[in-house]
Amino acid sequence: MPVLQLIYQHPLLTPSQLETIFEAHTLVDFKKGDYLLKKGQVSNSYFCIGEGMVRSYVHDFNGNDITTGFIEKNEIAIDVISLFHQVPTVEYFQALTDCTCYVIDLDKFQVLYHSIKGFNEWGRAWMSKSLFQLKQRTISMITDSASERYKSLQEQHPRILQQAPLKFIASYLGITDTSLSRIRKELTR
Amino acid sequence: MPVLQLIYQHPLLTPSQLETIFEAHTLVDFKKGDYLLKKGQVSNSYFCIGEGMVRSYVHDFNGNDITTGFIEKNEIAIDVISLFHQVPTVEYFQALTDCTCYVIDLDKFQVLYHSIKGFNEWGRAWMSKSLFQLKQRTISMITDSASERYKSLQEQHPRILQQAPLKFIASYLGITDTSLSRIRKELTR
DNA sequence: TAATCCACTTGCCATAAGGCAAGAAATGAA
DNA sequence: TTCATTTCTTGCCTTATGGCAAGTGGATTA
Repeated sequence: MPVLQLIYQHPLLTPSQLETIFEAHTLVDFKKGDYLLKKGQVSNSYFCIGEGMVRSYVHDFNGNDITTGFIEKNEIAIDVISLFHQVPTVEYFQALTDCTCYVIDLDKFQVLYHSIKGFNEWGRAWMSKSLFQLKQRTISMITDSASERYKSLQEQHPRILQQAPLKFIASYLGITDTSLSRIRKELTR
Repeated sequence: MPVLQLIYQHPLLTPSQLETIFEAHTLVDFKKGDYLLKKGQVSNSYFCIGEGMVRSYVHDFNGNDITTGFIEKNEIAIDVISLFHQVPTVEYFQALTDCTCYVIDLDKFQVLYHSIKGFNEWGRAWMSKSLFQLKQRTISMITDSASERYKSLQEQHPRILQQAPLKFIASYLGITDTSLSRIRKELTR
């Protein structure tokens, strides 16, 4: 499982512990459009994306989609609140392309989390990194223009621009698809 | 320490464990304007705010302050990345008022974190809650107008409006102080 | 092949928010 | 008290982005 090798990198994890962690995963396929998790459900699984891309989104009060994130290959797709607090989620997690996922059920995850110190540390590192990235995004929403945010996305996550339709990218950047279309036109001159 | 009673609420924590945790804190006072942590430093302490308010901020490329958060009484003030990964922070944490803080050094924190399962769980719950709140803020930046964001802050964190000058609140909301002044005028009619 | 559907573009105009600068009000210091 | 500094407000104009609606082009399906 080369994908899992990439995901679980932490100095405290020994090869035999990694083996135990790898074996806890089961393989699940999703077709484009399938939902890994839907609003109202209580999350019971932890997903690593092995192949493909997932989009997370919420509905705002007008019924519009707001894309909250794109989860790429070799990344983790979970709603931490729903999974760890066992409450209904407000987000949708939908396969943007056909996906292959490595999945661990919550019960099994908790056992690993409490029995393998390095896995616990890895989890804390993952969550703090997520927090940091989200903070960067929030700051970018304040300091950067829509055009600059688009360019950053283009540099840092080119695959998203290739795989996601414009309207999803636009709502992720906090603008309308109309505006993004104009920004793109402007940039290609 | 009534403040700590409020902060450390988790079903797995026994009274004697709580006692151990409480005793790990030392009391540190900060005067208005003092820094708990400055850009470039590696964080070595974990802070609970007992009295007062702290503001965290970054400088953007133009040298402008961007307020990233307000930390109130009974809340935790840390830079998770700098503290847990031992890297220099990019944020400033400054006392907005005179503050009384309960502090734990990183070494001692790590010992507690790994020896008390409930404390570990509490930490995960705290971090996932932070992640959720930050996501809510990001969504609000996309879906709500500046005026709506101001009203939400007013309802949910009235103390911030009382204690922080307008320019800090404005940059937290993602607008200029000029605009916030006009919004406030509009709302008081 | 025609009929849809979806993704994207474009034009026209509306609106929210910014930039700058002047001034008023409040706060703090000497 | 007086002076200085910071905080907040306001006017005038600019700019970024939105809203709506029409139109294009590609893909899918009947």
